[in-house]
Amino acid sequence: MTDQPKRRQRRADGELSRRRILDAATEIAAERGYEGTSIGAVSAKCGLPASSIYWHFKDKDDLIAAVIERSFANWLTVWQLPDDVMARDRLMEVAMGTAKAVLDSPDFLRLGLMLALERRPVEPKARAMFIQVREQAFAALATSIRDLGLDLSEEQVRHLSTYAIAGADGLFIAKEIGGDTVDLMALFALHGQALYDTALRMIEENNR
Amino acid sequence: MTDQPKRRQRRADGELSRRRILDAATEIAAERGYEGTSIGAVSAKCGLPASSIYWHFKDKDDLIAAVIERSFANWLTVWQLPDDVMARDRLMEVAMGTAKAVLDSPDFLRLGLMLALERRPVEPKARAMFIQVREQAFAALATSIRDLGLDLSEEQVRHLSTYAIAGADGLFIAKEIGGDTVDLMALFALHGQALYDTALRMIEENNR
Amino acid sequence: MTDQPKRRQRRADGELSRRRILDAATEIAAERGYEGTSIGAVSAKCGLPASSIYWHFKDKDDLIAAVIERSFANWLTVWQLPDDVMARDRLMEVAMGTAKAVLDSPDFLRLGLMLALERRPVEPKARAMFIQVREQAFAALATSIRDLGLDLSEEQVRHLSTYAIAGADGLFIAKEIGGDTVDLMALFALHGQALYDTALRMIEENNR
Amino acid sequence: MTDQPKRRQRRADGELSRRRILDAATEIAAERGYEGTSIGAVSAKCGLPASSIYWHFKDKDDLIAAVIERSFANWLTVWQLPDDVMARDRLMEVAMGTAKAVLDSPDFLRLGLMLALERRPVEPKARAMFIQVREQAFAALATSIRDLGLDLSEEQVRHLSTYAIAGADGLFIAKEIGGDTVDLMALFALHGQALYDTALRMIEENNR
DNA sequence: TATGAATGAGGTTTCATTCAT
DNA sequence: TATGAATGAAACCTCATTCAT
Repeated sequence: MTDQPKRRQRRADGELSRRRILDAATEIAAERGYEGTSIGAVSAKCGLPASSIYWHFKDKDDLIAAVIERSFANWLTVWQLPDDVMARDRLMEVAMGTAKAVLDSPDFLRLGLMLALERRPVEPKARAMFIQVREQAFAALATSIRDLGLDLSEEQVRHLSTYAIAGADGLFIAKEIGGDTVDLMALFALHGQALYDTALRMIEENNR
Repeated sequence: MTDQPKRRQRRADGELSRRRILDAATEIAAERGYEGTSIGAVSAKCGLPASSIYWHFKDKDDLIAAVIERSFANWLTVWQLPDDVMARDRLMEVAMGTAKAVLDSPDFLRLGLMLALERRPVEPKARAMFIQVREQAFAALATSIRDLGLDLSEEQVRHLSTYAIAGADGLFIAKEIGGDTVDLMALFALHGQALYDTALRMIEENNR
Repeated sequence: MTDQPKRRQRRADGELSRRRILDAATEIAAERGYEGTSIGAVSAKCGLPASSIYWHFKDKDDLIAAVIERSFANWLTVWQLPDDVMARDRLMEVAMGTAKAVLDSPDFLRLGLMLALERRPVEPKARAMFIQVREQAFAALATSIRDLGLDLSEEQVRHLSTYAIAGADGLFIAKEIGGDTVDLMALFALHGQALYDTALRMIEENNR
Repeated sequence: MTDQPKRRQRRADGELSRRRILDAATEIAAERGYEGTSIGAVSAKCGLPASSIYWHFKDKDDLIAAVIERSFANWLTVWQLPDDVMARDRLMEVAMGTAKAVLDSPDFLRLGLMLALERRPVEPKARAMFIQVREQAFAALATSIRDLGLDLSEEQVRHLSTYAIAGADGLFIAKEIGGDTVDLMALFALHGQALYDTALRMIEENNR
């Protein structure tokens, strides 16, 4: 709301409290999902009374949407798409960059995917928020693929992007389940190759 | 649906009640996840009082673990690995068979993945159950890949299996989020190709 | 009900089941009191289903009354009043016999006193049962005191008996709380002496 | 009843609510014991919703421990040990003072003894609290006895104190069971005498 | 002589949220 | 810029008991 103007530090710092709440909520939500995150637990973890949480956030849904939002922003600073290498290397770089981002700050993806999988009659704002930021990522990726200059149709770009993201999601999950037995870097490298092979195959098809 | 010799029946039929409870719980859990599945809601949906649910299941965890177990068994009847075609066709058949299974009875995967993503300090029995049946599926897939006769190392088999499953998970999620805008069959076909390309690449590497 | 006729042993022995239930109920009730003793817990401890408990006992109240009854009977076999020693020794023997009984099978007293202390609007049958058997013990003790031939008035006999029992109850509680730090035998000896002194004082007063 | 300076007041008065809850809980717990005291019943009696009780007390155990604590504090204001009379009179005064305290506010003792008699695998906080305050009373009594100047060994002081308290507990129970048929004052007088006789006997023994 | 299955009432506790200050 | 106190609804689960077999 107040895009951090310089005044701050006057009396019990509101900005700080907000951050403390978000930190606590992020941690708990990544552990237990949407329903599992109770205001009481957040209050206990951040040390502020429950009513103070309601001073900073309209309701639980609003809080968790904010968690997703901030979480994604953090994630983006890690996930950097390359912008000037050649086709094959580029897809590989995208893959490895994603691997790094997934390893570095997985909270965003974990919570987001949990939300995405639910099918509640009334969709929480938090889920909508995840879907929305995910679309941003999708668009960025599609652009990056289009820029490879490989002469793919729009549908092919869409397929490739979807498959790229699906692989990333799936490998993230594999890592979540398998823990240290899963070599995420190797698997993402494999995924990068597979994307390149797939792109080539698409072009071949186009030329046939 | 319910014939099953005639033994039992007459007087309150426990087997039937158990099934009714599981049906209701499956539906709700797939919609709202572990925490979102309240005994009250299950009771309302299946028509039996909450206390009766506790006659059949020790507690909520036990109930949801049973949901996973039965759900997986059903899913397995749809997911059939082929057993006598050639390498390339075979990987494609695995992929398409999985696509079909994912489209046909997605409850198992949806609930299972939600559980897998959570990181509760004490793991619910239901999550452990999912991890366990998933390992069964992994083993079956690895065997199937080994049987391709492609001369892959054990590590390569493991990588390929993991990647195969990751792709399936990811595409499932893509379908969950994208709905009708996602052509699951086409994407799984693409996944099948990618697996085949990857396998070839692995062999090439071995021979180099 | 069936004062153990010789037939028995026909099919799943009812007498045995009844005993198993009473054993379990005694143990639990001595641990947790009347309310704390749930049919479910008794069922779990004795291995018989809850409905079987209701075949043997009308309801929970009936079960616990039976526990008290049997418990008291057992206790009586340990608590033996002497019947042919001289005054001073006799009171001492009563005291020491009571000490032994209290140490040997304290379940009866523990559960009974718990019940006695409660003041429920509707008195459980079990409490009435305890009060009743306690009166039997009181009467026996009064008779024993009367037989000392000390020329005490009826009121004095009643006072002395009440005080004797009160001391026993109190020392039992002291032992319950203090455990091994309490030398019950020494304290009961002291109690025996005190009773004798008190009796002497009463006679003195009568003669003044 | 509630003046207590005027700080606080205005807006919902937490102190008052807490008191109302404790009053209700004390009454019910003294009637029905630990398990018999349901939060629902307390809520009904004090007029606050059950959830409000949980604002003031962590859980039921915490509530009942608080009941014991406050109950004992009240009891202490009635139970006053004398401090400047001669040996014989003094023991008598202690006894009669205790009789009065027992008659005046028996809730503390009733609930406490019920708790003391239970043997739950995990001891409720409330029971620990009773044991603890009881030790305070024991210490005060022992000091008082030591101050008689009777030259008793420490072990004798301990025995005498234990016996004094045991008698009080036992007579309290006799009164609970016997009601108006029991003349508590007379019996406590008798107990005072018995204590004095016992003390004399101990000294005699020391000198022999 | 039992017992599998069921059940309504009620148990303790947590929930998200509000509101006066 | 907070927060102590409250609250109705709902969470999970256990209760004593019944009944058909």
